[in-house]
Amino acid sequence: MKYPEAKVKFIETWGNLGSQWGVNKSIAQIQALLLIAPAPLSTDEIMEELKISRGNVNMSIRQLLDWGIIYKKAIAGDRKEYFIAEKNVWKWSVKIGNVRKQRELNPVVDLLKEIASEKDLGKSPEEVEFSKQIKDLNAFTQQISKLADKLFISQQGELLMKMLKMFS
Amino acid sequence: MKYPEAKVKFIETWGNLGSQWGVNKSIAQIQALLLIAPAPLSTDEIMEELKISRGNVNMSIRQLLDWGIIYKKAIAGDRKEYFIAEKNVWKWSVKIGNVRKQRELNPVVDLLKEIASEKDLGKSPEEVEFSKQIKDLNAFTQQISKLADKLFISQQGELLMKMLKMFS
DNA sequence: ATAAACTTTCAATAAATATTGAAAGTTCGA
DNA sequence: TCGAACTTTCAATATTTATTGAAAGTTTAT
Repeated sequence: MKYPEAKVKFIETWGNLGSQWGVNKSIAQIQALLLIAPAPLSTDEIMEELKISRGNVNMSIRQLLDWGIIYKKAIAGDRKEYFIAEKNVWKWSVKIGNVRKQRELNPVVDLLKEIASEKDLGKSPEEVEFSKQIKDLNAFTQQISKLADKLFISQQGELLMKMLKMFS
Repeated sequence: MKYPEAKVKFIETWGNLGSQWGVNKSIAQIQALLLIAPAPLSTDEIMEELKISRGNVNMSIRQLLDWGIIYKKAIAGDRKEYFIAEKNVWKWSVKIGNVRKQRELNPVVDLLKEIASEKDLGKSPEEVEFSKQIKDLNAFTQQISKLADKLFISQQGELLMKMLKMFS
């Protein structure tokens, strides 16, 4: 597979992966494009390369900036804004992980915690089973949540490395 | 929070979580409903409870059966099909994890592997950077993939437990 | 063999989500 | 202060994804 084909396939595949995991395709593709770019890219260059509109690029870029996985990069003598990707895989993964955990997992964790601590639940079969399942889920999500936080704190994936060695 | 409210909130929240992670809301809600049900439910009961159509329930149920996270359960003297959820949190998590890893992550892992092993890449800045990033990503995804497989093989989350203890 | 009970299918429709593009807003050099 | 260069906004539109519901298919008891 030659470079132009490989590049297109990579960007496409990355976009698809995003879609399947709830990340807008344009956003995922822009990250992919910036990841493999050897130099900062402007909005116009991104529009041109991915064949998407200015509005789309602008909004997607803002999202990626919010997540902290791309940066603005000024180029001397040019009024345009340029962008570069965070290239350290571990760093941007952790950032995405953190954002998604906070926005999407935490509400579930919070609800489970609240229900699990509820004393008001009665003794009907429905309520007994409900209570039991919520408690299980609560225990489970707490564990996952704790482990995720620890993983996210460790830098460069050292914790992941340790785990892999430990359990190989 | 009383049972009826807690139940509705749980099902809603679970549906939302699904949506955000690429799982159809109806599918997620049916799993939630079956998880907390003390007895098997029929298609009609699910339709009634979640206010969704027969077609939707049928297709969603099939998906959940495919994933292996719910089961059919015959009830003596009744021609209807009834369904129960796999109630062991770890078991169904692993099953979902496996299915999604295979269907969604593996294609990416495969593409990265293929590109990373490509000898055809030239020496232009574009191709050098591309090559470098793909290699990084490839190494990273391989590690994640291996760890996931190990996690998925261990039963009842014993590996997760060990990890938590080890790094707390 | 029939018909009632039940399940599956899938074209049509609805709902959710993403994208566009042009107008409004901003910045900055002359 | 003007206007060109650039960025942002957002209503309109397009696309994707989910849902419906009625017809077709299947199973089972008699």
